[in-house]
Amino acid sequence: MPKVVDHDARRAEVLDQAYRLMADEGYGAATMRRIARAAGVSTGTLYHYFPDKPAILDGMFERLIGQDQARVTAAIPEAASPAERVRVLFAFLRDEAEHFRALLRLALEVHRHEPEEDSRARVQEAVAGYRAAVADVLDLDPALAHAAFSFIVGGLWQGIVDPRSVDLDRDEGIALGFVTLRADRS
Amino acid sequence: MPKVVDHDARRAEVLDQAYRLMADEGYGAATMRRIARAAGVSTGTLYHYFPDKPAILDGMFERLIGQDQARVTAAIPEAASPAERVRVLFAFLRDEAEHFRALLRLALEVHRHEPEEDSRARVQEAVAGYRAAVADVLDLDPALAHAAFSFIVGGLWQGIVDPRSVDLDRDEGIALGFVTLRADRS
Amino acid sequence: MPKVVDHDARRAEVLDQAYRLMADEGYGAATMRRIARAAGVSTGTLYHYFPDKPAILDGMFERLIGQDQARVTAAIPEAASPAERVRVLFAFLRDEAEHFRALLRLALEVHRHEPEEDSRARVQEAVAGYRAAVADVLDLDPALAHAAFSFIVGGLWQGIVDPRSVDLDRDEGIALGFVTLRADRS
Amino acid sequence: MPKVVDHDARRAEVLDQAYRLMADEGYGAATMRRIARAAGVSTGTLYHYFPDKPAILDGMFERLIGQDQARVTAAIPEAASPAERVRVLFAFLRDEAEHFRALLRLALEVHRHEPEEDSRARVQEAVAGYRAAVADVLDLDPALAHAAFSFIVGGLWQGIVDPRSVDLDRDEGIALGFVTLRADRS
DNA sequence: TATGAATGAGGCTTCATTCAT
DNA sequence: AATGAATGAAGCCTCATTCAT
Repeated sequence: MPKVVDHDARRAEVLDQAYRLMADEGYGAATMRRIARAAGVSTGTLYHYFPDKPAILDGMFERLIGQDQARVTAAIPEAASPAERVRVLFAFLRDEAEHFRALLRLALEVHRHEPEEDSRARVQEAVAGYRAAVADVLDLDPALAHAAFSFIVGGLWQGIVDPRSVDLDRDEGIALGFVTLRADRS
Repeated sequence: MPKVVDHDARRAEVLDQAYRLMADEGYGAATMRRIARAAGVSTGTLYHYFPDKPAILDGMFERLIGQDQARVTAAIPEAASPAERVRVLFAFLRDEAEHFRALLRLALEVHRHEPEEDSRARVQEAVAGYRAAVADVLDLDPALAHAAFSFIVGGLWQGIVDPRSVDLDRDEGIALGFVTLRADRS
Repeated sequence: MPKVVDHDARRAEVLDQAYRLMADEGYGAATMRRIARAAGVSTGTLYHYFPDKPAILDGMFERLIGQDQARVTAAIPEAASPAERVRVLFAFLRDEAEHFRALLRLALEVHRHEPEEDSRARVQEAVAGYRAAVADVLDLDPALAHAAFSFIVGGLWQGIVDPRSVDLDRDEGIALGFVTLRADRS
Repeated sequence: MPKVVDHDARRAEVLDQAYRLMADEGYGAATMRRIARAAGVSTGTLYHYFPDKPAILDGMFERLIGQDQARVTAAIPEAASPAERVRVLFAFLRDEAEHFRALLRLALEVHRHEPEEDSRARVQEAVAGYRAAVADVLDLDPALAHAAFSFIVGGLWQGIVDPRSVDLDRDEGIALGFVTLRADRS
């Protein structure tokens, strides 16, 4: 028997450290050497767990999405008024803003560095998943879900490049206004 | 002073080629050698015009913004109904979608590769400028301008990472709906 | 002692697979991992059988020679006319050309990768053995055996680097001519 | 103007050092770093002169062949008796044995490491060139040239793997015998 | 004995940047 | 001002070998 290690745990540690590096300093800064060092293994060992660097990016995304899906689902209240739903969504955004900003950036990096169609498809699915979660929380049809998701993503983006413009309370108010308007109209 | 003209023309050529490369293939793929070759100068000459690579990114951004501001202003009609204003905005977005997607990505790259506070401030100003233009076109107050700009940016972002989800007609319809609602309400 | 049988069988399997890999793709391409996988053992196990990679090359060569000596001997006819002897030799060369080309190359690899005097001596003995076999088949004295062996080896080498120049029928004719000449002269 | 260097001279120096390393220690030992160090340049500079490692091998071969062709031609006497021609050839072999042994090995390495058809074709041409030179010196028809070349190559090979078997005087005697025989027969 | 995870030096190559001309 | 040769650190990856189990 070889050295006993929890293969999955080590793999996860690598992916987590890769995420930390990429989120903090970008895809370019997350070199194989730095990922290895951060995960406490040698570069050679990295290749024991992943065939190449894209595979790490890929695995990282898969892991992130899986984790988020669980969290998002858990955060959805059983049943609630439209106003409460907006509140829940923004509470979540407030907590996870930095994480989602990192995700937003990383999704773009995948498009730069992942020629594989599979990886891009995974990102598309992930985006669709988050969008569906928003639709679910806010009880929106697909067209409005896309719009609402745009609103959120654009807010996150502005938070990166123009932080002083961010005001989640204001955004929540606007969202509430629209939801209320829709409710009134019907 | 013919030298100065020459100098500026060369500088502009470098920045244009840098934009072309970075927009098409990303900051990382736009190596100094490729930029130099594309601009028809030697690598050494590049360093006469820009102290380092981030400075090119920086200069490029500045140039782009200057050009866009003129174009955006020109595209704004003198006076129009709310519905017409939405139509004008989306016509512009349809024409320039790829350009704005590139800008969206490049703005993030500035944050990665430009440690200088000046450069980040320039991006912030640029974002504020585009936001103001949107506010101007749609006749919105600052809070709603931020929301509308988020909506646009988020749509562009989704266009990069999930192209199949894009539908500008649908988005225009939604925007029109909101504008109309606001008009009705008052 | 079933263990011993097992041990030898595994060892033989490793050497056979090593030969297959090295003959097909060269010493460099035959990595320890590939040899292990081909032989159906783990890399760790490989090191129970051989102290290092050169030792595999060495063992492989020893095994090949043992096998060949038997085959060569078997192929020698009891007694025959000079012309028949040439025919037998070339029939053998035709069948085994690829094998001997591999051997020719591998003998050089031993010189590159085996610092041990023993191994080089083994190659020398092997070469001497093949030369003696040729002498035996053709009934030549040592000096002419060396020449005849050179002729064969050189033909194999040309077959590797300049395949279009190969023509074993032509070579057989030349060999036949020399043998006949010698017979006539005496 | 850039730093003034004799581009061709530097290129030649790199190729010469590459040859020295490969001849002494084999293709595998001739790493880009070692070649660079031996040639007195940095690894980066190596890539200024050659796009990749195969290009060095390729260039090296081209250079070697060119040099040899000149030397071989120069060594051919204007007109001579068959016996004198043999003597000239063996004098040349005696002087250059080590060089030709290295060439013999390197030609095989090219086949291992050069997937490009061009490179293999160059080796074929080189072999054909040396063969033609032998034919020229000894005044042989193509079929016998191939045989004579085999004889020489095989002798060089035996000189590598079984040095104690080498005896150029003996080989010269045999060659002389054959040449004389041919002359007598006609 | 057998396994395969782990190592880390080293392979080829690229790149921003410098500097002699 | 302009050139492009030169640098060397660092990128991704492979490999023979070791070692805990």
